[in-house]
Amino acid sequence: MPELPEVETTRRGVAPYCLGEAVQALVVREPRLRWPVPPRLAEQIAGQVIEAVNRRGKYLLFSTAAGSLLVHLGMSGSLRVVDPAQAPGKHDHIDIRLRSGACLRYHDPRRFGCFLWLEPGEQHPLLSHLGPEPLDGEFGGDHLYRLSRGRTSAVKSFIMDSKVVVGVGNIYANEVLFLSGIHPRRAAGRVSQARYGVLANNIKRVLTSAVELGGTTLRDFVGGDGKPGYFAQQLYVYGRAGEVCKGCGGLLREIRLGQRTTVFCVTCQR
DNA sequence: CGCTGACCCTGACGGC
DNA sequence: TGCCGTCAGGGTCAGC
Repeated sequence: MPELPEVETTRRGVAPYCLGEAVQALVVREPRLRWPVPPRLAEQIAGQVIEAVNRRGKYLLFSTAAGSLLVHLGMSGSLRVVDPAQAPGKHDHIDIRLRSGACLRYHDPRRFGCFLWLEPGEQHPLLSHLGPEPLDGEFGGDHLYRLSRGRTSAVKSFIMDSKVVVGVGNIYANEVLFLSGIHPRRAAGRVSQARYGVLANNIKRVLTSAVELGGTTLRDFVGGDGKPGYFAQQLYVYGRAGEVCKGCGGLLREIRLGQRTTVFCVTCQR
């Protein structure tokens, strides 16, 4: 269920259990993820001390002296701390067992996630073409404006492209375009510099508050049901097609854009 | 290079 | 109750 806030919340939730801890064993019950779990992954990581848990876009990186574990939660993945004595349930594909006795359990019904291994210093192709982090200083309206010149695809697809900026998933793409008053189907190359400034600020604002919300709601990271934090927050358009626009009182419309459900207000977004 | 659509997989839900 | 189509918050990849 991860958009960037979930992934960041996962990182913050599991890091205290991992940092400085040695991996006792990696137990792979189901290797058929987005890409097969490398056959040697378990032996590569066994015995290694996790020195850092970082996030790049929606990827998590567990760094050790021997290399890094690269994890993506896909569409339906989650990673949480469990008691290793607890029997794995359906779709509990992988356990990262730590010497401390803690266990990180990876659950992913749709198996769109991945567990991969990076040698020290190796730049993985999955990471090498990623755009800036939306919450970093280098990301802003100017970046979006520059990259978008001449582009004819919809601005919504543009901001969801991880080569442009990472971490803007479907829910937040809908939300930030509404907040910015931009029609999702407008050609990316035909959005002004000023409006990209507004859009970039909204991306930062919404993702920041969602990370804080996620951190609050997922405080019971150990064991809890992990209800996504942003469900608690007010959504302006996502999941509200046919309902009343909070800006003008008109009805929100739904279209499909790049196979993704898109909700917007024809009056407030141009 | 940029854009579009197919595809990866399981589960939930609505209509009949 | 069951069957069928559609949809779901991720991303890659081939083909034009």
